[in-house]
Amino acid sequence: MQQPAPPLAVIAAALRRERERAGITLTELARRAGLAKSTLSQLEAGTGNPSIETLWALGVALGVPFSRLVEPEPSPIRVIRAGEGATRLRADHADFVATLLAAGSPHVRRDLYLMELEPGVAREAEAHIPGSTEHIVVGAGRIRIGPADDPVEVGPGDYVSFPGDIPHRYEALEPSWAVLIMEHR
Amino acid sequence: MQQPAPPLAVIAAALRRERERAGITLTELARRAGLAKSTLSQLEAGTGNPSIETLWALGVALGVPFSRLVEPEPSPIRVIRAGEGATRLRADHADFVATLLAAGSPHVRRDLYLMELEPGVAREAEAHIPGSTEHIVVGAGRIRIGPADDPVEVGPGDYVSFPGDIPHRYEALEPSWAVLIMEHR
DNA sequence: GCGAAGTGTTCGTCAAACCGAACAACCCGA
DNA sequence: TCGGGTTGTTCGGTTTGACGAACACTTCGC
Repeated sequence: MQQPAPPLAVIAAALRRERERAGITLTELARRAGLAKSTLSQLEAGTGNPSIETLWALGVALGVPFSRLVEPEPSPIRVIRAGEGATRLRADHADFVATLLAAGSPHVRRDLYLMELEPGVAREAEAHIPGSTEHIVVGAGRIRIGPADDPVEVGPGDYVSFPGDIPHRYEALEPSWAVLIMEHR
Repeated sequence: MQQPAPPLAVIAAALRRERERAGITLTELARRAGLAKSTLSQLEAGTGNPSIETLWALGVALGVPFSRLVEPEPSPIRVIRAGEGATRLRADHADFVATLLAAGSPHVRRDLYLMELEPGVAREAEAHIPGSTEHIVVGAGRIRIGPADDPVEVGPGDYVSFPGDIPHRYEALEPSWAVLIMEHR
């Protein structure tokens, strides 16, 4: 459930897509990347299973980050009005609502939440996914936030980030909302 | 200047790191991924140049997104008070200030800005890096925003996202601020 | 109309990634 | 102490990805 798409087809598509975006020919790209054009031809055809070095060379030659070549297509445009939002997380033991604004696509490990908190009991978050990072920008209110043993107090416009893989807490001191960027890795 | 690190060493490190994080043995990982443990051993040793399918299988077996295996390490904790912030972008032709909160590391293509706008002339942004996406959550005020030919008007708590590689504009209708997530690819 | 220069494709050959088994090093229980 | 069961390593053999040349095919220019 992590990487749904068969890689070969995706790479083939990405490769052709990027090359055409760059506006260069298969022959030229092969030359720049130091590959045989036959190799490249087969890759774009979906035949063949490139080595890392090969794909890397193509990424460099195309001037795009590597990951770009192993991921699907981008997205359109979207508006979510305050209070709308489909996916909502509600923590049972705290006055806490989080609205998912933009989920990370398969390999874009960055989820965007709108988080609303009411003063009351603090939200205790045990350490979750190792290596994740939380970014928070406060929209309104005041929130005491951060690692469980050493929280900071922030207000509108303030920004905090901290590792998500250690125990931490949110505690609203007054009705508040914030933007939460959950960055997995 | 796109992918600075030699891939083989990075992959070797990432592989071992992820495996240890998962708390499984080399043998077990090889079994789950359907690979020979000799192969895996060589990969973790930095010897050898895995094929995409091989690396993919490892990503699946480890339960981590593919990109995770071709990228370096993460980060610590940080607080930026409203008004602070080192790197500031000022657009000459608009009342517009953007503060960089969190820059994307080499392969984390996602920059986090705090954007402050004063009503006045609109900020016209020509299409920039192809494939980039902009996410905006309004903190306060009202902003007319989006593709140049079809903008939307948003207020506190509202979320908008749109492709950054088409011409677009920001226009504050009153003093406003917003969180801007610039997502390159 | 015909050669020249470009496109991307399909062939044999070779190097190398992958495999399976045999290997040394370690831990733990009898 | 001596096994059996781990760990991860190193060794030949086979599969296969990458190469380079020859291949059709289109688009020029003389």
